[in-house]
Amino acid sequence: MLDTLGTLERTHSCGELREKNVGEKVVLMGWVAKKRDFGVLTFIDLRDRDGITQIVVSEETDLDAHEKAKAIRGEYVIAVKGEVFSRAEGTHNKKLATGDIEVHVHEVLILNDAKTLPFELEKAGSQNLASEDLRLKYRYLDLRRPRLQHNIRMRAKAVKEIRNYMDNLGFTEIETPILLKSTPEGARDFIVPSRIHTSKFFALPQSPQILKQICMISGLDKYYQIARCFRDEDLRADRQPEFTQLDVEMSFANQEMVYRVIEGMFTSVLRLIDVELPNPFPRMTYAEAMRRFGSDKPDLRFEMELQDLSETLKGTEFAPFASVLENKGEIKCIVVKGKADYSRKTLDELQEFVKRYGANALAWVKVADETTSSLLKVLGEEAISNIVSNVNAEKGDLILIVAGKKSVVAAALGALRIEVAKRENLIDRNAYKPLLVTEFPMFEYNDETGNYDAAHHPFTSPMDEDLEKFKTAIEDESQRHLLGEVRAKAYDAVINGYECAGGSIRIHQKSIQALNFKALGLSPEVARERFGFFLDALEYGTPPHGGFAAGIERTCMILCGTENIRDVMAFPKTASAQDLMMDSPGTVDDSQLKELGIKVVE
RNA sequence: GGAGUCAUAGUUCAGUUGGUUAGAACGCCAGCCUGUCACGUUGGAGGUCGCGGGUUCGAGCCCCGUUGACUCCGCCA
Repeated sequence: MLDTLGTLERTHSCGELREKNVGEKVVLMGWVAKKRDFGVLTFIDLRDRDGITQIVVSEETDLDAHEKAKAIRGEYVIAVKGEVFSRAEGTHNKKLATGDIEVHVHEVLILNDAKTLPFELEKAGSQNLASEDLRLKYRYLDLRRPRLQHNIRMRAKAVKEIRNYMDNLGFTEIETPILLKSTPEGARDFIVPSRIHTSKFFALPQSPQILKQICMISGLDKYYQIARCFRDEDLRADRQPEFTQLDVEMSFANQEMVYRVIEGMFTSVLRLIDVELPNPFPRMTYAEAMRRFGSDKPDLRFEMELQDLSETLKGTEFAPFASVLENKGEIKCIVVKGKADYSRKTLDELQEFVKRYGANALAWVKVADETTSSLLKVLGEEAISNIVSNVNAEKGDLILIVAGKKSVVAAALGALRIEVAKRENLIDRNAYKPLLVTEFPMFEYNDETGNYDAAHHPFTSPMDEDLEKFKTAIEDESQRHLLGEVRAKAYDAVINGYECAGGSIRIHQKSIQALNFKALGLSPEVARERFGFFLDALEYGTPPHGGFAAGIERTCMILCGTENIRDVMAFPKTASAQDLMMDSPGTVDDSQLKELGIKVVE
C-alpha cells in the first residue's frame, strides 16, 4: 500500500543540506538512487533535481521506518522526515556536495513504487551508457541523469539571458505564425493540410525570414524571437528537423551594428560558464577562411593551417598535378607537427577519409634524416625538398597533400585538419574561439541546373563595392559568370568550428530585389506568385534593415561541452527523424484523412 | 539517394580456425550483515545471438538480403 502525500511539504532539496543545517528537522522527497542494506541499518541515496543526500534508517531507533525502508527499491519515489546529523569522523563523502551530513530518518513515506528500469541510469565507475535507441525510447528516464538535467537547465538559462540581453537593447519579442505558406526554394517544407480549405496546405516555417522583414517595413524597428524552425532535411549530429533560433532583425542597420549585437549576445551567454569572449570578435572574410582553413566555419582552437603548394609545384611534369594546375585547380597541404611516424595503415585511413570529400588521393611527405614521400618517385628529391622548405616543415613533421578542384581541396583538407586534430588531441577543451566570417559570396553556381542559387537567401543585399559587377552580370548575358564573384553583405558567427549564427543586410529597394530575382532565374511572374505580398510591401517605404539568426542548440552545445544536439534538447529525434518514445511520425485515422480530402497512395 | 560502424542475458560487453551445455561484470530476486557510499557475502533466476534466407555434417562466427541506432557525403535559400 502506497502512502499519500497529504499536506506534507519539502523543507529542502536533496542537494542543499550542509554542516550548518545540523540539528534541523527536515523533510526530503525524491527518487531512490541507491539502497545499501546492512540488515539492521539501511542507507539510501535520495536524488532529486538538485543532488543526492544520504538517508540513514536504523532498526534500533525507528522500527517501522526501517521496515518500510527494507521494501524500497531503486527509483521508488519516497518522502522522509528526519534530522540532519554531521557524519561521524571518517565517513564523510567528498564526492557528494552533501557529503558532510546525513539525514537520520524516523518516518518514511513510499509515494510511489517503480518497476526495475530497462537500463541503469549511470553505471558507477563507467562511462558506458545504454544504447542511444533504448535511452530515446525511455527518454523520461534518460532525462533523470544529472548530466542531461544540467544541460536542459543550462539551455533555459541561456534563453533567459538572451531575452534579457535583447530586451535591454530595446528589441521587441514578436511571435510569428507557425502555419505559413510553402515556398519551393531552400529546405524542404513540412506541410500541413487544411480542413477548411481542402486540397490546400500550410507550411511550417524554415525560419521567419520574410515575416521579420515585414516587421521592419511595419516600423517595429527592432524585432527578435526565440523561434522554432522546421526543415525536412536529413539530420546530422548538430542538426534536427525542428530546432530553435534566436531570430533578430533591426532597421537602419549596417553590418557593424549587427556584429555588435551578435558579439554582445554571445559574450553575455558565454559568461554563464565564466568564459569571457574577446571584444570585438576576430574577423575573417569568407575567401580568407576558405584559403587558410578550407572551411567557412574554421575551428580556431588549433593551428595547422592549409598551405598552398601550387607555386612550388608550378611546371611539374607529374601529369596529375600538372593537369590540376592547368585546370585552375589547387595543390595544398597541412603540416602535422611531429607525426612523421604515422604508419602506412593510418595514412591509408586518412586517404579513405579525404576521398569522402571527393579527393582522388592523399599524398604525404615524412620529414626525417632520410625524408620519404609517396611522391618521391614521380617528383624527385629536389621537388620534395622544395615542398619541405616552402611549408616550413621540420624534422619529424608529416606533410599531407591534396590536389584537385579548389572546392574539393578545401573540403578535403579542411575536414582532414579537424580529423587529425581530433586524433592527436590538439583541441583545447577549455578554449572558446569566436570568429566573424564576412563577405560571403552572393551566389553559388549549381552544377545540375546551370543556374546561380542564392548562397544565403534571395533577399540578401550585394556589397556596395560589387554592385556594378552584379548589374553587369545580369544585364550582359556574356558576363553572367561574374555572378560567382559578387560578394554579399552576409556573415556568420562561428565558435569553435560551429556555425552559431548567420545573417545579412537585406535588399530594401525594389529595383535591386527585381535584379536579384532575375539573377536567380526567377521570372517576374514566378517571383510575384511566391513573394507577391512581400514585393508589394517593399514599395511602401522599406527602411534599410538587416539581422541574423543564432542557433540556440548549437550555442547550448558549446555551453554544455557536448558534440551532440540531442544532449541539449529534451525530446530529440533519431537520425532518421523519428521519435522513439512517441513513435512518431505515425498514421492517422481514415476519417481524419477523409475530412482533409487526402488519399494515401501506397 | 550513397558510404561506414554497430546489433549476443534487463544493461554494458567478451565469445579463439565454423565444433560438446554461449560467458563476465553490473542490474534483478532470496538469505546473512551496524557505517556503507562502486558496501560486502552466500545462493538463484535470466538467452529467438536484431530479423529473413543461404553455404555446411554442424553457424553467434562465413555469404546474401533486411530492419534499427549512430556517424559522414549529398541535402540543409
